Amino acid sequence: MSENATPREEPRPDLAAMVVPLGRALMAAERPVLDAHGLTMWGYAVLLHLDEAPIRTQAALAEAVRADKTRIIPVLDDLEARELIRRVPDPQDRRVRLLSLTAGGRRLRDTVQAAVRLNEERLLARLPRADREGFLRSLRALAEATGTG
Amino acid sequence: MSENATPREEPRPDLAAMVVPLGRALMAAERPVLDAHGLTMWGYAVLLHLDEAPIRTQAALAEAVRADKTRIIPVLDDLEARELIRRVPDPQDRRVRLLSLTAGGRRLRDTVQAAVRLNEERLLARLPRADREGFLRSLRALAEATGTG
DNA sequence: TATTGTTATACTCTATAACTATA
DNA sequence: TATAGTTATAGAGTATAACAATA
Repeated sequence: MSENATPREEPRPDLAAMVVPLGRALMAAERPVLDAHGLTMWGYAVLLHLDEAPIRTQAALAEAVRADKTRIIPVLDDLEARELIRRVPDPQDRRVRLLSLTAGGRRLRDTVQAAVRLNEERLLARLPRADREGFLRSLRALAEATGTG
Repeated sequence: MSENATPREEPRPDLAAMVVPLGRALMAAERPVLDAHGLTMWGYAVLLHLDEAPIRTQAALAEAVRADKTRIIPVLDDLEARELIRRVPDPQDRRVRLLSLTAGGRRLRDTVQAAVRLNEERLLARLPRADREGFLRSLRALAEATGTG
């Protein structure tokens, strides 16, 4: 109540104020890896996503990677030109493009992802062993809760 | 080695792929609160930061909130016009501007932060109690490790 | 001459709207 | 006419470079 009343308790910083810069740092850490393989973040996201499940339309892919449908077109153009993905008109409905990974695309994805993982593990290793799993579990839970998973 | 070799073990998603969207979701959740008080994210960041320690130059403040020095000028213009901050030339060196919170600024910051915290706590409540503390501890540790704290 | 803050400019990223081709 | 994909355009947001004031 007087001079030595705790000034403001210094509680935790806002969640967003911790998570957003951390995300930026993680992306920055990935950049050299991606650059080394001529991939943009969007290109990498596409490779990752095409692997998880074959996707039938570009619009669906765009939604899956949370991009505008117009935004991924140059990305797909590049990946296709480098023969990392295939983009062929569906014979059933020639408006839609069937998207799939080539063997080279899968190989590149695996290489890049392994390098990314290595970086991340190095970072996670700095966490107390006891916290690590709970941290990842929490991350997944929050992604779920916010509909970003 | 054959047909029933595990297809790909479905390991965890890349860290960045979880953290970045989560950050976006957290920011989106804050937006209505900020809007209700006519604050941009940068404005809020400035209010938060001026509170923590009085800052002597705009460049230092910009660096503290991880913004370009030219980027916060319109922000400061607005906050000053609304008498949420003071921006006076330092008599010792009239090139620099001394930045401080007004009483109104502090009041607004507290109000907004309380609302933000409430949202966040609601979200964190969805985590297993045991994980919650470790999650926050990990977040701080990673912020430290990546130099984003 | 160097530094703080400011303004003007250019650049990047993203979304909106208009267009083509299929159906 | 409606839809998938594409292209062209315009709008944010951001950084770079030039400028004014002060030291």
